[in-house]
Amino acid sequence: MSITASQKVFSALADPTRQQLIDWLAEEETGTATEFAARLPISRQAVARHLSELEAAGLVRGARLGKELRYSLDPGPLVDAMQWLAVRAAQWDTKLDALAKYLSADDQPSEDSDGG
Amino acid sequence: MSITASQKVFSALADPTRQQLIDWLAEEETGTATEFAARLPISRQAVARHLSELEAAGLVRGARLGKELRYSLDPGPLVDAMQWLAVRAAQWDTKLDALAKYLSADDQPSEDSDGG
DNA sequence: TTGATGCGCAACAAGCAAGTTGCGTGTGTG
DNA sequence: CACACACGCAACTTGCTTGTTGCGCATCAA
Repeated sequence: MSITASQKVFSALADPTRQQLIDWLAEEETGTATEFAARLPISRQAVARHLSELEAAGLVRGARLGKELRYSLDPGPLVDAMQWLAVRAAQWDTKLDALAKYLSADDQPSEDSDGG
Repeated sequence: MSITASQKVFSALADPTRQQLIDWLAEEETGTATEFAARLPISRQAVARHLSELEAAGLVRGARLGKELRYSLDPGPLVDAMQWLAVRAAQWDTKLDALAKYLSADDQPSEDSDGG
């Protein structure tokens, strides 16, 4: 089928652990598999695999610093995914105007806004 | 873990068949499982299950018309997902400005922009 | 060199997701 | 009623995903 490359991004974003990693990387700039594993209920290897998958989706990049492999976020694919969503939602253009304003605003809320 | 409700949306968007369904629904307003199955290489039941999952994620809604169950797109969760992405990407604010302009523009391209 | 730390690879088990087929039910038509 | 069409439920198979553990290699410090 292979409709878009954004499928890989959505797939990477579909996992709660990977969402948490993205969150942490968005807040703290960098991190390693060992560091994140210390705050998660899963093993270092599991975290490392998640980070590899995020890297395969282009969402993060790993850089060697000595014996460490520090990951940092790459916002590019996030924006690509937003555009994918924007194209589909544009045909209804319901709250799109609100989001456009949100993105144009200078002070954005630091927490996401879905009510649960 | 349960970080956000957007996880359900991303999970729904992670499947190529469901992406295709979203595409068709974005272009053609409504459709049924039987109609979509005719253009897909999978069975009607498989399509029906995909539509159910999209409905569970809030992305589509089904309405009974006689013996048909016609689905239509609900852009709300799409916008929610975009905001989830926006919050994370905002800390880099790389191409965010470009996207904000894109969303503010009156004539949007009718096709998505990932190179494939 | 020795020891400690961090990463990588591989094998394995368990759960979920996507697809299939079969059959039953409801709805519209003649 | 008889027939056709669309949907719904259930059982089953298959493959990927997530997690585990064990072991080996690379790097930094003493």
